[in-house]
Formats: sequence, structure tokens, C-alpha cells
Amino acid sequence: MVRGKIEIKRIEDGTSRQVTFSKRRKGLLKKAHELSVLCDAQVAAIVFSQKGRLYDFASSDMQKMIERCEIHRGEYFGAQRHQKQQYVQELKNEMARTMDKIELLQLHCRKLMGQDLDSCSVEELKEITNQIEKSLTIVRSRKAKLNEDNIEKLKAEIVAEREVLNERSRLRQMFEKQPLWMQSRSLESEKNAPSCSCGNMNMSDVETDLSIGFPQSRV
Amino acid sequence: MVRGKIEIKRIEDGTSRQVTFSKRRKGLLKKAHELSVLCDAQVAAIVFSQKGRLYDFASSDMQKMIERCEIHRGEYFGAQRHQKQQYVQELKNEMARTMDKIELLQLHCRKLMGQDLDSCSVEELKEITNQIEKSLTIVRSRKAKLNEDNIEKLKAEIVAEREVLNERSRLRQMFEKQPLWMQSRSLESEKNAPSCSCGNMNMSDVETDLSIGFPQSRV
DNA sequence: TATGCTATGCTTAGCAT
DNA sequence: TATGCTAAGCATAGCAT
Repeated sequence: MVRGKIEIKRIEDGTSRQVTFSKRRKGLLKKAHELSVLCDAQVAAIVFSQKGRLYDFASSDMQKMIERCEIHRGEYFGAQRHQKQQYVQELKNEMARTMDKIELLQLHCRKLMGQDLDSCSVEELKEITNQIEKSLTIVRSRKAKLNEDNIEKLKAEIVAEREVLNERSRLRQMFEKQPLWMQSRSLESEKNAPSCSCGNMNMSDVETDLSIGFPQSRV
Repeated sequence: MVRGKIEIKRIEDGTSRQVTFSKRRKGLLKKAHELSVLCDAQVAAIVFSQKGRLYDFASSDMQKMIERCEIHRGEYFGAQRHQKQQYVQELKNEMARTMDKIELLQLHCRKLMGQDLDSCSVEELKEITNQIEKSLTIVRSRKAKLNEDNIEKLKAEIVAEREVLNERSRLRQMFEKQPLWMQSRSLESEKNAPSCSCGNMNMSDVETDLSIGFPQSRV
């Protein structure tokens, strides 16, 4: 058997390649291990067979090695991953802060609603009372204001409505003062106008009266 | 020179370790390269020196190798990555929910404190008023209860104190009824006792009176 | 396909420069 | 500290099983 030095190029024979892969792979991982131990260095080796099977060695945690490698190489994905972790951490912190805030708010709210008062000192109770009394004043005045506004609005509406009624009765009076032949013509044209559905009704049949104000102020 | 086989353990001599590191590192990367070429496999090797310097080899794109490795490692890291994304999404959702909640709470709180009432209808204002009035009743009764408790406690303290004073005056009276020779002996022993620093003072020099109640009830 | 064998070539420890 | 040298030991190609 003649064994010459081999050329470093792809082994074409599948079987030989497979055998060589197995042997050299083992050798590589062994060397990696030896290097890491002898020289106290972090070493990792990753090998994929052609079939996609993974063989690897890492002197310490592979994930950490990989991340360290990525950071060193200034790789995009590594940076992205690092940022993601930071992002998650910040989200968590934010979450914690928010939860604290919500708890405080809830406590405050409950106290304002007269719950969970057992832990309050007299001083605190005094403060809460003050706050509530102040609130009550404000809310009541707001309610009063709203009511006033509503009344004002209603008054305005009524004034407007009265205006309309007055106009109408003025028109009616003008109509009644006309000579009869003009009255019939006016009625004709009123019939054609679709604006009023109660054209047949005599206005004077209906008595309208609107008043606003406190009961004692009515005449 | 005698060269025996070496033991695979950390080389203690720093210089030797450095030399060995350099040589074996070179060897490892060479072997990695040879394996990748001969067997048409994907191979990567990562080495960190003790000083933190990185030496690496990758038969193809290192980043792709690393990701492939992560996915392969029992799906663990790949799954972790996927879970991380889900986790981030859930965190975000939770955050959004919490923010909504906090906003509602704040609004509620503010309304209870008489703020931001512009958007409230009369009905709502009525409800808030009811709530505040109810709170006020509760808080006031709680405050009253606490005050009562405090008064009770003070009363109890005063009763106890009075008891002590009565006891003392009883003892004083008993002392004064004693024959003189016994009085001096008692004074002697009282002088020896370090418990009272005002031994020279006559008890009747001090007038004590404690009373509790409303001013008009005092005699 | 895996394992063992062994001659050959490769790697490297210890030393010198 | 790096590089070169060299022999001892190691890895492995090619073959056999």
C-alpha cells in the first residue's frame, strides 16, 4: 500500500469522504478541547455534515460564546439581538413602574371612595375629608352650572318659539283684514304649498301658551 | 532533549501557554479548514485568547452558521427566540391594557377630585355626587371612630395614672401615721433606694390634678 | 456503514535563537 | 515575544474486516 500526502480538496468518493469526515471531525473537536484546556481559552467548534447533522464543541456556554463572537465581529444580527434584550428589559421595567403607579392610583381612588381606610391615620383621614369636601363643592357647582345652562337654553328656545307664534298670529290677523276675494285666492295658494299639513284648521281653534320661570313668578 | 507525552491540563507557565496557544490555535483553524474542504462540510471554529482577542474560521458565512447552529441545538435556542418574540408581543399587549386601565383609573380619580368635569352629563355628575357624599359619610365616621378610640385610650391611661397616684398618696398617709422612730428608719431606707431622685422633697409640696372631658364639664 | 490496523505524514513540546 | 528546529507523539489514509 502506497500512502502519499493527500491534497486538500474535496474527496470525490462518497464513502471515503464520509469516513474522513468522521475521523477528522473527531480530531477537530478533540483539538478544540485540548486547546481550551491547555491554554485556558474559550474555544468553540461547529461542524455540519453534508446531511445537515450538527456536531459541536464549546469550552463554555455555546450561546454566550456565540454572542461574544457576534459582539466582537460587530455583526448586525448580534447588535440587533443585544438591542432586543435591552428593549425587553426596558419593557419589563416600564411595566413594573406602571404597575406600581396603578397600585398607588387604585389605593388613592379607593380611599377617595371610602374604602381601605383601616390603615389611615387621623391626619390622613383629615386630608381625605378635605379633598372630598372640596370635590363635592366643585361637583355641585358644576352641576348647578349645567342646570343653569340648560335652563338658559330652554328659555332661549321658548323665546324663539314665541317669536314664531307671534309672527303667525300677525299673519292671521293680516289675512282676516283682507277682502273676501283675496282671502279665497290666498287660501288656494296656501293649499298648493305643502309646507303646512294643518291647513284646514283654523288657527284660532288652538290656544297656545308657554311660560318659563319659577312657579311663584307666573301671572 | 526528552519529549514525553503531555498531559491535557492547563499550562501553568505563562510563556509556554502563550506559545502553545499560538501554535495549536493555528493548527485548529487549519484542521477546521481542511475538514471543510475535504468533506464539503460547513465548519466554524471560534477561539478567544485569555486577553479576549478573537480568532475564528468559518467555511461559509459565520452568521448563517451560528443561526443554523442555534436552530439545530435541540431547537432550544430557536424556540427560545420564537418564544421571545411572543413574549415581547404579550408584554406589549399587557402594557397597552395596563395603560388603558391606568387612564380609566386616572379619569375616575380626577372626577372624584372634582377635575375634568367638563365632559360629564348631569346624570354622571349626580352619580359622582352620590359617590362623594357616600365617601364623605364613611370617612367621617371612620375619623370619628378613630377619635373615639384615641379618647378611650387616653381615658384608660389617665385612669391607670390616677391609680398610681392614689396608691402613692395612700402610702404617704400610712407613712405619716407611723411613730417618728419608724418614720426615720423608713426615710433611711428610702434614701438608700436609688429609684427616686426627689427624696428630699415633701410630697405635699406638689399638687397634682388630672381631669378629662369637655371644658364646661369641669368643676 | 462502522471499526480496527498501521505506515505515513502532520503537529507540536521543548529548546535555541 | 516571535520564530525556527527537531524528535516524539498524534492523526489519519488506505485498506481489511
